[in-house]
Amino acid sequence: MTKKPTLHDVAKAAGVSIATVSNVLNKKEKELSEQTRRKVLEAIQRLGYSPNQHARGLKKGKTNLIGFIIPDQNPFFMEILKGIHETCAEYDWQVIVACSEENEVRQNELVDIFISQQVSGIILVPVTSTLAGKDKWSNFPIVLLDREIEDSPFPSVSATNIEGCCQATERLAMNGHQRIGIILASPDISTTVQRRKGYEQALHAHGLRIEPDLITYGGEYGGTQSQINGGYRSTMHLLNLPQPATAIIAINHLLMLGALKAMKEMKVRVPDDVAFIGFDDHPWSEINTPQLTVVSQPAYDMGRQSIHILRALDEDKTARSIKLPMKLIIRESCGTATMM
Amino acid sequence: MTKKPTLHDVAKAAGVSIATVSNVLNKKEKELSEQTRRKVLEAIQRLGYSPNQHARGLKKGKTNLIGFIIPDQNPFFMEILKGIHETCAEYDWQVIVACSEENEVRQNELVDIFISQQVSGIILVPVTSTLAGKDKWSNFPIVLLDREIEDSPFPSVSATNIEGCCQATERLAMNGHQRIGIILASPDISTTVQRRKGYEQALHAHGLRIEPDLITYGGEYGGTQSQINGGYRSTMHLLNLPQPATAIIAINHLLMLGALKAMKEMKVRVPDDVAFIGFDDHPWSEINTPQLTVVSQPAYDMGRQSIHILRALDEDKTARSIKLPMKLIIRESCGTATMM
DNA sequence: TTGAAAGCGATACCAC
DNA sequence: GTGGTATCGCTTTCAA
Repeated sequence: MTKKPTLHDVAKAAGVSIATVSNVLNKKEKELSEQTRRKVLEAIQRLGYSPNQHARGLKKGKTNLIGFIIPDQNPFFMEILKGIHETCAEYDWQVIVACSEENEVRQNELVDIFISQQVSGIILVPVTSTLAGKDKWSNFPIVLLDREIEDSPFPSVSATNIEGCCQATERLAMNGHQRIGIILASPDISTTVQRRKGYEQALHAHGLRIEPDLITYGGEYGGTQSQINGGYRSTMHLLNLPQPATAIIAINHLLMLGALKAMKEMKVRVPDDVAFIGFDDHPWSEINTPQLTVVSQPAYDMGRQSIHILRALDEDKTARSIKLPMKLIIRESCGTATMM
Repeated sequence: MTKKPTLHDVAKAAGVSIATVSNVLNKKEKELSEQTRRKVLEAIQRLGYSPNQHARGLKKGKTNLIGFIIPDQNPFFMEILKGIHETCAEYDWQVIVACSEENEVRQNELVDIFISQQVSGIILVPVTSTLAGKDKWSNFPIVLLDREIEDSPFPSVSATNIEGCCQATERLAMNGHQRIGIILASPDISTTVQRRKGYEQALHAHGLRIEPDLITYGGEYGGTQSQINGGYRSTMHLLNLPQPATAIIAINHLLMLGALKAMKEMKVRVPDDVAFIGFDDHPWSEINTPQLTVVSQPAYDMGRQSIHILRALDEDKTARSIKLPMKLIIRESCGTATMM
């Protein structure tokens, strides 16, 4: 591998100046003669030239890189990543992925690192409901994904959490359950707060009391494994109550994993002994026995939309937050409506 | 957000030259007086300075970025990504992830893009057994992950595919099965070839004939969804044979998903009607009924090792390929050994 | 030990 | 239309 050709090499090969080559590369169509254009393009082709992104980045203060900060290895985020990837491919953008493991300090570090690398934008799934650096970063193109923060200067892409969780809870209530337990994630993130709200709304609508014992937190700011464990422990708690829960909702995929593990170990039959609704659809949902009723999030679209917002921000347009609909996918695990 | 401080600003603030600041930033400890060092560090702190990676990259022809090219959204690769991330964090490297969706043209494009972005190295899961660009790229730090290629100038990190699959097949044979079907991925990748070899070795060792009908290919170069579908179709084929398979091995996680779906639809009982062994362990393996026997790959370690190799390459050391052990995790789905 | 100055490769302004 | 050229922020000899 000899040295990579530069603008100079191309210019020499084509018998023009570097400025002209640069123009061919960047200018919109009609500003140069078809002849030089062709000459330059041919030279580029022949030398196998491709622009040095660092030089370009240095000059323009921007790159074709965007940063994506996820809190854990939840497949939900992987699905989002897919949407991000495919949308970026349309614009020749690349994605740097980093994982905060639900650690706020690490998260803030990552944002700083990304900014110092001059990525053109950041997609952030914040680990708390506040963002210490929000003022420092407020002029940088950041879009919040999945979770929102207080007094945010940043647009967000999220799902209809309240409605989604409300629907799930109602379904269980309609099936005759009076003791519906819920396994929430970290108390301090917006999705937890909103899903809890949906849950309480539904209970209220069905004349059921809100029992603190039935509301558990399985997310403990600890990342992937800790959430699975949290889902497990919460389920154990709910099933060992003096009056155990007869239905359980786990509000994310990782918590659901832990919950299913616990129920399996306890040998409770789903939905006969305990009805269950999870979150985030996945091929496993249909394979599992019983098939899992889940609240499905529009992950792929959330990924796409965040890139669109980033592009708008990039072009100095203002961008508004958007909320995408969740969908309750009814399968076997929630049981069937009892006739009353 | 006012303009980011530069070396100049720091130098002025500390009352030294920019070269000195640069030295503080890069030189190993003892080459400058403790006093200037402290002064400079203090100024950096105070201004919140962080170096511009583009300028640095332009100058050094290198970055703290590495590229990771995966073929699909198999959770196996996500686990590897985790190993990569955590190892990179130790060296302040960042990871650009891209997905080829098993498309060779796209893959080669991605390598070129990464090289033109001057990443310091690439971790590639190749989609075929050859690499068209291997000569063009041979001086670039590339490590092949999971899959190997022919006449490779690149070191690789892979698993003991032959042994792993052989063990799985033997287990099934020991359990009395004579018609063991296998669902392979793309015929053209090394893991498929090697796992098939392990399968045939085991059959041979147990005096069983190799039946073309029982050897199916569920991977069709089509990416994530197409592999799930492939696993499904292959299973349908194996179960609808005049003499159906009594045991099935699916050699990756996605194929396994499809296989389980098919078996569920066909209402075959596992392991009573059909014994089953999958690949790549995952929390779901234990949750599933029956619990899944799988060949588990050292994904996390594979991720770590590939970074170590990249670092060795980066320092011009030569690096050797390594092979990490697979492990058969026996659970319920393969049935128990029959006493004969 | 510290500093001046020469680029790294591309962009964009401004002459021609 | 095309071509000089200053410039982006940093690293790295080489002198002082």
